[in-house]
Amino acid sequence: MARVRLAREARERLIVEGAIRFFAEVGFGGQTRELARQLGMSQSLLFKYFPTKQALVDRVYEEVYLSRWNPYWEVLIENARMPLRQRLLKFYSEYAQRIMDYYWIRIFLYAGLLGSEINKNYLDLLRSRIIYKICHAVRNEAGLPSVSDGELSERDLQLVWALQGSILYLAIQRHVYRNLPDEEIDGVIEDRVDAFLKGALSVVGRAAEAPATEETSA
Amino acid sequence: MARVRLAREARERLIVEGAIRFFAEVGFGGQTRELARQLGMSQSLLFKYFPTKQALVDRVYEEVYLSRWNPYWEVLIENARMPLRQRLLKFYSEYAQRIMDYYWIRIFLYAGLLGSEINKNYLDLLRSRIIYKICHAVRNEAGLPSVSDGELSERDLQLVWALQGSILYLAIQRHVYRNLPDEEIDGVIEDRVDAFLKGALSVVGRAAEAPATEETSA
DNA sequence: CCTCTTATTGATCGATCGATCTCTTAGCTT
DNA sequence: AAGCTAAGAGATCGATCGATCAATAAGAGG
Repeated sequence: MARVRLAREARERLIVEGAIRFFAEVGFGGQTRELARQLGMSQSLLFKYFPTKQALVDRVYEEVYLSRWNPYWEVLIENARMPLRQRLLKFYSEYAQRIMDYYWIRIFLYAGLLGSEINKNYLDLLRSRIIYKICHAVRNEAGLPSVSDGELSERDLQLVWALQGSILYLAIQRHVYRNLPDEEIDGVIEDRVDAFLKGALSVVGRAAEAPATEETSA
Repeated sequence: MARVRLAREARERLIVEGAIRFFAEVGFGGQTRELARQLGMSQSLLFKYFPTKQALVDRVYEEVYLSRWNPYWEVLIENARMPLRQRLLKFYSEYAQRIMDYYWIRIFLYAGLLGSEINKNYLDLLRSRIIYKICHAVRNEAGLPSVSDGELSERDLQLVWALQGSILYLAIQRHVYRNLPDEEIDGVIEDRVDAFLKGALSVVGRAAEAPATEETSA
C-alpha cells in the first residue's frame, strides 16, 4: 500500500471525516477494515489514532452533533422585535438545511436506535433552547398569559414537537426513504411553518381550559 | 440444553416472533447465537427453518409490515359521508396506535436505513392509499376543484406528509428517544389533526395560484 | 550523509460470526 | 415394543471481526 506520511492532526481529520461518511452509510456495525480501505490506509493505523472502535464512534457522535449546532438560533428564536412567523421561517429554513444532511440525519437515527447519550443530550438541547421558547412565543401570540417553562403543558409542547418532527421528516424522506425531490424545499418549509402557526394558534391552551373529562358531551 | 420438540409451524412462529423482538432491539446486525439463546434453542436449529440469516430477516420484514396494514383504513379515509375531521381522527388514532409499537417503529427505521425494498413498498402503499386521498379531501374541503392523483402538486402532498411525519415522530419519541409520556396521547393526536386541518386548509393550493416567481415583490 | 523520531504497514492473534455436519431422541405408527 | 420419521443439540468449519505487535520508511535536525 502506498505509504503517505501525514501530520498527526491531518491524519486524524481524515479518519474522523471518513468515519462519518462510512458509518452514516452502513451504520456503526461497519468494519474497520472496510473503513481503512475507503480511506486508503492500513486498518492498524486507525488504532494508532483511536484506541478502540468505540472511541472512534464516540468521536463521530461529537463531530456530527455539537459542531453543527448554531448558538445564534437561540437568540434568533426569542428575538421579540421580529414577527414570530419571520423568526420561525428563518430558524427552520436554516435548521432544515443543517439536518437535511445525509450524514447528520443517518448518524442521528443510528445513534438514537442504539440509545446513545449524545442523542439524548442533543434532544435536551433542542427542548430547552428551541421548543420551550417557541411554545412561549405561540402562547403569547395567542394572547395566553405568560408562564414558566415548567408550567408549559405537555400537550402545548407537543404542538411544537409536531412541527419539529415534520421538519425532521423532510430529512428522513430525503436520506432514508430517498424519495424527496430537490425543488421547492423552501416553499415546503414555508408551508409547514405557516400551517403550524395557523394550527397551533387555534388549539394552544385548549386542553387546560377544558381539562381531563372529555367524554362529558357523550 | 432442554430438548423441546414442537410442531413445524409452532417452532417457526416462535422463531419469527423472537426474531422480531430481537432485531427490533439490536438491529439486523444481531447475532444468530444470541437470538437462539433468547429463544432457548440451539443456534443450528434456526438454520433448519431458514436457510440463511437474510431469509429470516426478510421474513421479519414481511411479518412486521404487511400483516399490520388494515385495508379498512383505505375505505374509511375516503368515506365522504363522514366529516373529514372525524375521518382523520379515527384513522390517525388507529394508525398511531399501530405504529407506536416498539417493534414496528424500530424495525421500520432499521429497514429504512438499510434501504430495504419492503420499506419502499410500504411507503408506496401509504402514499397511494392514504396520502393522496387525504390531499384530495383537503382540497375539496378548501373549495378547490377536483383533480387527478397526478395533478396533485408536491407542495400540497407535502402538507399531508407533514402530518404523517408528525405522527411517526410520536412513535420515534417514545421508542427511539424514549421520552414520550403515556398520558394524553389521544389528546396529542387530536391536537395534531386539528392543527393540521386549520393549517392545511389555509395554505393548500396557494403555490399553484402564485406560481414559481416568488421574488417579484422584492 | 547519518541518525533519531515517529507515522505507517503487514502479519497475526484470539474471539466471534454465519453456516454445516453428525449424532441424538421424541413421538407417531403398526 | 420395535421401527421409522423428523425435530433438535452439539461440535466444528472457514471466514471475518477488533485489536496487537514487530518491522519499515519518511522526514526533520545536525
